[in-house]
Amino acid sequence: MMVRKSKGLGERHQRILDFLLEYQRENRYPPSIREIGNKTGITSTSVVNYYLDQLEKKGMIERDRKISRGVRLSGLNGSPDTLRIPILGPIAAGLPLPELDPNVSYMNDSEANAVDIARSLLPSKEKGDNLFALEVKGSSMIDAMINDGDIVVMRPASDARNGEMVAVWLPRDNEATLKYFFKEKDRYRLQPANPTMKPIFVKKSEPLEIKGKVVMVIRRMDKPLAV
Amino acid sequence: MMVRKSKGLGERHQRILDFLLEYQRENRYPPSIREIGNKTGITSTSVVNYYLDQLEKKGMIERDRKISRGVRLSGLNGSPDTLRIPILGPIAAGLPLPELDPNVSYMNDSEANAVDIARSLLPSKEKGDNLFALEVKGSSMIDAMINDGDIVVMRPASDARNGEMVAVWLPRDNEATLKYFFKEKDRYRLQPANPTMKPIFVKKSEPLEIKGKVVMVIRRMDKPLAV
DNA sequence: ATGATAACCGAACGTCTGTTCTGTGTCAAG
DNA sequence: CTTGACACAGAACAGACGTTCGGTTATCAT
Repeated sequence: MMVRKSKGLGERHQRILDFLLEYQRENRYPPSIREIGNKTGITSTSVVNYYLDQLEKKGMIERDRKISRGVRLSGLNGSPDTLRIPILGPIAAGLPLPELDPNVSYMNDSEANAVDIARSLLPSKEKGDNLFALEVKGSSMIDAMINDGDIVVMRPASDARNGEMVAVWLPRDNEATLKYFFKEKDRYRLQPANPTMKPIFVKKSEPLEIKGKVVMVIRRMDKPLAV
Repeated sequence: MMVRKSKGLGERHQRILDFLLEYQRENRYPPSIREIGNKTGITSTSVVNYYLDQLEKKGMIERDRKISRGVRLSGLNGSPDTLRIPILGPIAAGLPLPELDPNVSYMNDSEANAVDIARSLLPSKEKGDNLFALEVKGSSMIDAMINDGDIVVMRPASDARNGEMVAVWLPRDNEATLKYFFKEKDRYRLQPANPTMKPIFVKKSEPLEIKGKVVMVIRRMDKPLAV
């Protein structure tokens, strides 16, 4: 069913691992020892236990003793942790950025529009709480190499360090934009991601509202380009 | 712990749902009825059962009767299906594209470099099997609005329909590139995603190898820009 | 008052489930 | 041949677990 180089794992070890994955996928809870035995052709529960102990020693699975169905594939073999990140609204040059209420957790709000992101997909240092997403409307962000329809995952922030990409609202131009942020002597430099394009400068005396730091950009190639 | 608009759900319904999610995340298997009771302040197993029945009727959870820990959050509330997509190698203008062997399933190959993608994140029509990913090296793909470090998820293909973004190998220029593909009368037009840039034309008599269709592009804003 | 209904509790029952123990056959080392 | 490690089977046990049932309380329309 599936090619795998056996690393000191016997036929029955493999069968058990495969079954664990398959069963968990189908039922969303782990199988009992007897169920493992039935499906892998092992007639005795003690032998299943015997193999599970070995797999645990090899670090392939984790077990919670005394707990029914307390078996799980360990680490990378298990299904990875996912995050539901709400899409709070559109982002476009002319539109003000959606307000976010930091007191409310939007997680589990299945009514809202949202994207699921595997935690492993986030930048390594990102904890993952409080993230939100915006959907880019129009092509005003092409200088950030971000296109119409892209989804921008962000972390709320009102300040930024040099070199971070931020979503800013420029009251001066009445415009929202995504730029790399640099603090210079008496001005801010907002640098487009596209190196062929010129930065915007904002005096420190002028207003500039940082709304969040960009964590990820996701582009789905849904429909073909119509040109 | 978490603000939510109760939709005909009482305090205890909520507590149970929250606990289900939390417990499943921590243990990767569902709690028993008694565990639910303990953590939600319900002293009788029958009352937990009572609430679980209601939640099932409302479609919030699914139950497998008679099976220990046979409770799971249903649909969107559960942890979404994820796909492990192998990163087969780099993609850069000068480099040939990595060869892919369609006979081997790379899934579950935890040794290989890979990204986890929630199935819901894929374009809707995408089945999700056979996908692979490439990591963009260098800035030669900026005309496709794809930057150094971006991850391109692709489906193997040797042909494409008009308007689809493809990875092509141009033997003429000894170059790999990502472009929107258009078949015209006697030539192929390879259109950059950036509308300000000009297309490449390839005569139909000239060789052109389509390696795959681009399904997604993922950009992690890992480290700040150093300029 | 009355009855219906929903929310809740405690106990008991039977089965599911992990564990443990005894025993068997195999195979290679001594 | 003996020994010991290993893979395996079956049975039995204790506790975990889902289910069911009798009973209590509070609310509310009749």
